[in-house]
Amino acid sequence: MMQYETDELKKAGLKATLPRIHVLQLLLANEGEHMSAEVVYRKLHESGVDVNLATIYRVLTQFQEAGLVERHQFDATTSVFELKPDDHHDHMVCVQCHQVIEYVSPEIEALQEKVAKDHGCDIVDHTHVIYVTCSDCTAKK
Amino acid sequence: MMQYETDELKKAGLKATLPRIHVLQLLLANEGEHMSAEVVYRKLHESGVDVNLATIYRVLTQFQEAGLVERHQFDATTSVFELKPDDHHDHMVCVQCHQVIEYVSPEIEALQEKVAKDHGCDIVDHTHVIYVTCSDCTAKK
DNA sequence: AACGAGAATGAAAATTAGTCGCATCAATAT
DNA sequence: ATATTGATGCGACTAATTTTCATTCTCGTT
Repeated sequence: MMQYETDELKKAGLKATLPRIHVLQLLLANEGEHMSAEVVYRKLHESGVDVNLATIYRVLTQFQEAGLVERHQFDATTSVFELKPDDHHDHMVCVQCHQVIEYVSPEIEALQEKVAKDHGCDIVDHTHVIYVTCSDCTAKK
Repeated sequence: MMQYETDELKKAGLKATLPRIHVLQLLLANEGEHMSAEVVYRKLHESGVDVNLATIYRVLTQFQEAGLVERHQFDATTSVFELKPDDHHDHMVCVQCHQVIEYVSPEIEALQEKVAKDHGCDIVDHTHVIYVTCSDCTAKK
């Protein structure tokens, strides 16, 4: 019952160790969420799995390097991780409730490409975060 | 000869203290650059001005709150600051030489607005950083 | 021009997020 | 089954930034 995780890890070129399996399981169980290392640590402990925090940091970084997860920085202090989605998307973050809304905009992507090309640059990566007041929070006011 | 800085500070609602004048002077002298608190600290010391690093952090934060400067985070570890430009722009950062290239794209801004509106969100702020290999670095290869 | 209240600074300690060294341990190839 | 190699746990450590608190300024008022 951890065969899927084991296979995924091996496919990604990583040894199927218990900590890695647990972290991957947690990420799968919370697909679509954006979790910090601390949160992963807490959630695992809540479900009785004792993995060292340093290991969580290492594992998440390895997952990122292996292309299993993406790392984002919505605020200055903390990185959050999400399982790598099939389709690329960017994020809106509500400054009030911290809800994360994913959006896709091929038009923006294309314009980005154009901007880079116009400057003779090759895009390696990008971060595009729109900080908003979401509809829920606007309603509450 | 620090009248301009003094006036700017007062206009921004800040007392014209020596540390603030010095930091503002440095930013003005290096307009267009993106400097970390450490770099501001080093540059001031190089020119014989001894301001405490904690003060630099405080001053830069106040400047940001007062709308005098913008704070950016191009990498996970450090914030950089630039004098608030009259025209909004976003940034490309070369992953090799760390050069920062500013760009303006009203089209992207407009699409952003549309994305937010489509989700019922009001934009508060945004960060859009394109990580690239710049033309210089491509040439060097 | 001196005064005093309140704000700003310097110095050092604290905090926060993340990393590292190293002894031990476990996953896989043989 | 075992050796090899890489992974984990633990605690110490780092880097960036913030805070605390005693001292020193700035600026409106006398």
